[in-house]
Amino acid sequence: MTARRRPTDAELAILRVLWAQGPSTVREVAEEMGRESAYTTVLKLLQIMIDKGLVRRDESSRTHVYRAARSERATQRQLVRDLADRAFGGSAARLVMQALAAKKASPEELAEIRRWLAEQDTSA
Amino acid sequence: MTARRRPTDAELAILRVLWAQGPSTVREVAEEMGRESAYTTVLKLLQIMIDKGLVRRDESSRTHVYRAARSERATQRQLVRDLADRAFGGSAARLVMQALAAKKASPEELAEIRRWLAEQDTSA
DNA sequence: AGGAATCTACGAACTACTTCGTAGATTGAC
DNA sequence: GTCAATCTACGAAGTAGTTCGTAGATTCCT
Repeated sequence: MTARRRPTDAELAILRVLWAQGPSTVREVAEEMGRESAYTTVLKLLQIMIDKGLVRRDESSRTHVYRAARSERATQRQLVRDLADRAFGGSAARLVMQALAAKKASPEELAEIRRWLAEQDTSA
Repeated sequence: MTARRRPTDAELAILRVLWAQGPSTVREVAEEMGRESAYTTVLKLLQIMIDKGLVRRDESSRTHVYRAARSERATQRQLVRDLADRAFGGSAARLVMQALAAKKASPEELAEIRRWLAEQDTSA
């Protein structure tokens, strides 16, 4: 029954806050998101995200505390996979090359990618 | 006025056909997409995509011929950039590493990525 | 010509997403 | 106890996306 859909834009914006700050109340999330969304908008979204299984909450005190149900990494991976399927014929490698072309990566980042590739070599 | 939004799922599915087959009629697109969407659904989507500027069409014959307004590469780049912004703090490099982790790339693809990285070195 | 096939246009319904206001309960200050 | 502040729940509205049927025009076949 838990058909996995990707988080919507608004949901992802909230998840970003939860990943960055850790478990947070509605108010903490709303404050961090600036004055772009009303308090009750954030609340409503979090309630919907509970239904979808995107977040869990601690209800032991009146002010509920929310946390992301899945890690940032796992979610990123899911989003990448989804984009690869939708726009790159399922090829992560082709996605990679577009990603490298799309935004300049810093030398440090490039170095990190090379390290990663080198590891793949040895483990293969 | 042309605020650039990313193509929706249904729109992307149609663009994939247009990129693969080149300029096509509604019927050709619909056939290629299998029996998952009715003919008029594809037609309606293409009409909407005209309004959004995602496709152009040749109306010189009764049966219109549609083609993608932007190249596959340009669209992929936009999608990657968008995902990097929404889920990777704008870092394409971090997206790259998740992409590599998300799906196994073939040795050929890995080699191609290494070549690409090597080029970056010399041009830097 | 007449009927079948095919085409475009468009309305309408349905689902999903996003936003925010209001209502009612609980807590805290005095 | 009373009032203000704060919290959750939920309804409702507005927008966007998706689907498909119907209508009317054109073309094709005999």
